[in-house]
Amino acid sequence: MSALIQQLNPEQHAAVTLPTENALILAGAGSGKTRVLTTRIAWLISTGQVSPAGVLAVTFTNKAAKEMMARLSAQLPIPVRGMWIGTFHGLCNRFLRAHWREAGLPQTFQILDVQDQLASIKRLLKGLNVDEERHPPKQVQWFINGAKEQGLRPGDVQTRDPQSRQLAEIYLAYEAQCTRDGVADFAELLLRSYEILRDNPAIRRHYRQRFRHILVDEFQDTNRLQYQWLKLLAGPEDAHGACVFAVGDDDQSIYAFRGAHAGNMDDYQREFHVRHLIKLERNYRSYGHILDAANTLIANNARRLGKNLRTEAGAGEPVRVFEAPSDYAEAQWLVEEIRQLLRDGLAPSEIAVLYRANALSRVIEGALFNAGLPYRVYGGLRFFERAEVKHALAYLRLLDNPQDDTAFLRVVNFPARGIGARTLEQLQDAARLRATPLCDAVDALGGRGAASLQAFLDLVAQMRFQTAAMSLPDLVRHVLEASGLNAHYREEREGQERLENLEELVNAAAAFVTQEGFGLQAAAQQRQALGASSGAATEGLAAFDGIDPATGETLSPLTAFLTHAALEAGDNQAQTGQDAIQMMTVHAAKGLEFDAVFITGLEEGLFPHENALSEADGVEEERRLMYVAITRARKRLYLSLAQSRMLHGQTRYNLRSRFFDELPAQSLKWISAKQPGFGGGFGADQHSSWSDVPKASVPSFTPPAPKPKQGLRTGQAVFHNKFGEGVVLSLEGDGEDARAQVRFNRHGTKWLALNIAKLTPVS
DNA sequence: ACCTGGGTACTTTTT
DNA sequence: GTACCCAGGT
Repeated sequence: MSALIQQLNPEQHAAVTLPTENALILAGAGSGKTRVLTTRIAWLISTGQVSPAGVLAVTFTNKAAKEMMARLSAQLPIPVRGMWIGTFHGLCNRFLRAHWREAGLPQTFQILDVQDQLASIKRLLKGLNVDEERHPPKQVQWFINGAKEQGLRPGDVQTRDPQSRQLAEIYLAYEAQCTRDGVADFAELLLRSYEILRDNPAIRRHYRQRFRHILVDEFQDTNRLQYQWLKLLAGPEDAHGACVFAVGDDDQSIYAFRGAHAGNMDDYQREFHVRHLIKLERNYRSYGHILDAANTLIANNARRLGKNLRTEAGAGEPVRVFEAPSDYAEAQWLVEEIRQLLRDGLAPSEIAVLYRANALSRVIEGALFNAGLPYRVYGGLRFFERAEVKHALAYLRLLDNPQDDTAFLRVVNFPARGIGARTLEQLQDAARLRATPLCDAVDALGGRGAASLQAFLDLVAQMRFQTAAMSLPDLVRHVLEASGLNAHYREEREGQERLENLEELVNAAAAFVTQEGFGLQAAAQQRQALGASSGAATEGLAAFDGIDPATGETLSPLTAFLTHAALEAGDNQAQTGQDAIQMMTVHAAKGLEFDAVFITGLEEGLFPHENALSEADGVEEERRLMYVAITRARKRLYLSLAQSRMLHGQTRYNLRSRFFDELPAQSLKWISAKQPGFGGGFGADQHSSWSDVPKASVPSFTPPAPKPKQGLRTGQAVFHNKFGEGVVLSLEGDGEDARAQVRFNRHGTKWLALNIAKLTPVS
C-alpha cells in the first residue's frame, strides 16, 4: 500500500490522503483520475478508516465501474465484487431489489430501456386516444424523463397551459401502466430510490450509518436528481454524515443535453462546505503542443473553476492541420496520413478518427475501406438492443413476469402465429376495460383470435414449466428453440447474422452465470468476507445485490440476467478480433486515449454544431467538446476540415471552424497537398512539405471535382453471395481485388471485397 | 404476411 | 443522401 502511495505525485498524494471531510478533486484530462479514486479507496480501507462495506463509489458507465473494481482488486487483497461500486443506475437497482416492498415493485421487476419505454408510451397514447401529432411519443418520453430527472411526479409538474396539463395526465397514466406491467424505466430507478431514502427514516438511517465514504466519479456529469440522491445518502455533515470525495472536470462537461448539470460542482462546494479543492493538473498523457492547444482553447470559456494542464514530456510534434477541398479529399488525406503512421510503426488501434456527428463517418469509412485499412466504427445498436436479441429477451421476460405487456406485444405474433392487429386491438380494449394486463384478458375474447392467443399463453407457460429446473444458458437455448425464433431466422434469407447473435445470447448467459457466481453459497461467502451482513443487516436490510432482506433469497439467475441485459447494453459492435483504426464521435471518445488522433470536420455549423449556436452556453459546451477531443491524443494530433461536404442530401460550403482562431498558432502546422483534388497523390513527402497557408485566410471555394469514373455505377450490377442478392452502389479496384458498396435490401448497405467476374450486369 | 411508396427528420448518448 | 416509420395495397 505505501508503495502505491509513494508513486503518486504531490497533488495526487494530497488528494488520496485527505482527512475525513468532503472534498472536490478537479482532475484534468490524463491526470490520473481513476488512479486517485481507487488509491483513495484502497488507502481508506488499508489504514482501517473504513471497512469495504462502508464504501460507496459511483460512476456513470459500467466500463468505468469495472475499471475501478479491477484496479482496486489489484491493489487490495479483498473480494471487490460485493462492494457498492457501480453506476448510479446499477446501485439504485441493487437498492430497489433489496427494498422492493417499500418501492411498491414486484421483486422480479424488469427494467425498460429507451426502446421499451418508447414502445410503452406509444401503446399508452393509442389507448388514451391521444393525438400523436399533438404529442409525439418521443416528446412525451422526453417530458416524462425530464420530469423524473428533476424529481417531479405527475402531481408536481407545472400545469399552467392545457398542453402541459395533458402531458401531466399522460405521465400519470404512464406510471399506472408501468406499475401494472411491473416494470421501471431508467429514471424511475433513481427517482424511486431517492424517494425511499427521503420518506423512510429507518432505511435512510441505516444507509447513512453504513456508508462512511462516498466517492463520485465524473461529478460534472451528475444531473439534479443524482445530486439530490447523493445529498440524501450522505446526510448532514455534523451528525452521522458520510464523507464525500467528488472527482470531476468542469472543462469536460459535455452532457448538458441529457440533463448533466455542471453547476452541481458549485452547489456541492457550497452545500457540502468543501474546504479542500485539489487540482490535478499534471498530465501524463500528451506532449506539450497538444496540451498548449487544449489549454489555449478552453481559456476562451468564461465560467470555469480554472485549471491548466502541464506536462514534463516535452513539446512533441506540432498539431497538423489540413484544409481539404472536399469531404472526399479530406478522407483521402486521412488515409495517406494513416498509412504513414502505420509505416512509422503505430498499431491501427492506436489511431483514432473523431468527428462531431455520426453522419461524418460515412465518407471516411468508405475511404478506409477502399484503402484496405482495418477500422472499427463505434456507435449504432449495442448487442442487447438488436431486434432479434430483444425478441429473445421478451420471451425470457414473459417467463419471469407474464404481465409485462411490452414484452407480450413484442413477441405475441413473432414469429408469426396468425395473431393479427385486430385481435390485439380487441385484447387491449378488453384489458383496458378490466384494468388488467393483457395476459389476463384473453378469456374475454372469442373466436379464432382467442384460440391463437390462448395457444401463445400456453406456449409461454409450457416454456416456463420446461425450463424450471434448467441452468440459465440451457434455459435460454430452450426458449430460442421453443419460441420458434431460431426456426424463423433459419428460414430467413438474411437470418444468418441474427442466428449468430442469438447463439451469442446463450454464451452471454453462460458468461453471466460464471461471472456472478450464482448460488447462495457464493453470495454468503462474499458477505462473510466483507464482514458486512451480521452487524448492519440484522435490521433486516440487505447488503448485497438481489438479496431479499426478509427471506434472504437471491434473485433468480434469469431475473438477474434480464436486469443485466437492460442495465448493460453490451458492446455496440461485434468484435472483429482485428487490430483496427478506431472511428467514433467525440462524445464516445471521452475517457479514451490514443497515440494519434484525427479530429475531422472542423467547420462552422458542424463543430461547433449549428444547433448549439442558438442555445445558451452552447458554444462553451462545443468548446469543451473540442477540448475533450484534443486531450485524447498522446503523441500526434491532426485537425482537418473540408471546404465542401455532402450533408443532408446537398453540398454545403462551410467556413473554417472558429476554434482555429482560438488555438495557439505556434503549436499548429498548416499543411496542404501539392495537388489538391482527386487523382493527386498525397505521397509520403507531403508529410514534410509544410505550406504557408496563412491561418486566417478565407477558404477559397474550389468547385467540387467530379467523382472519378471507376468501374460500374449505381444499379448497374447485381452481386450474389451468402447474404443473398445485392445491388452494387459503388465500385473501386479491379479483377479479383475489387471493393464495392452493396445494398442487399432496402435496409442498409455493406462494403465488401469481391471479384468483378462474379457480378452480373443489369441489362 | 409482405411489399412498396410516401413522408420525414437529421447532434451528441449512458443507463 | 438515406434511414426509418407508417399506411395502404396486393
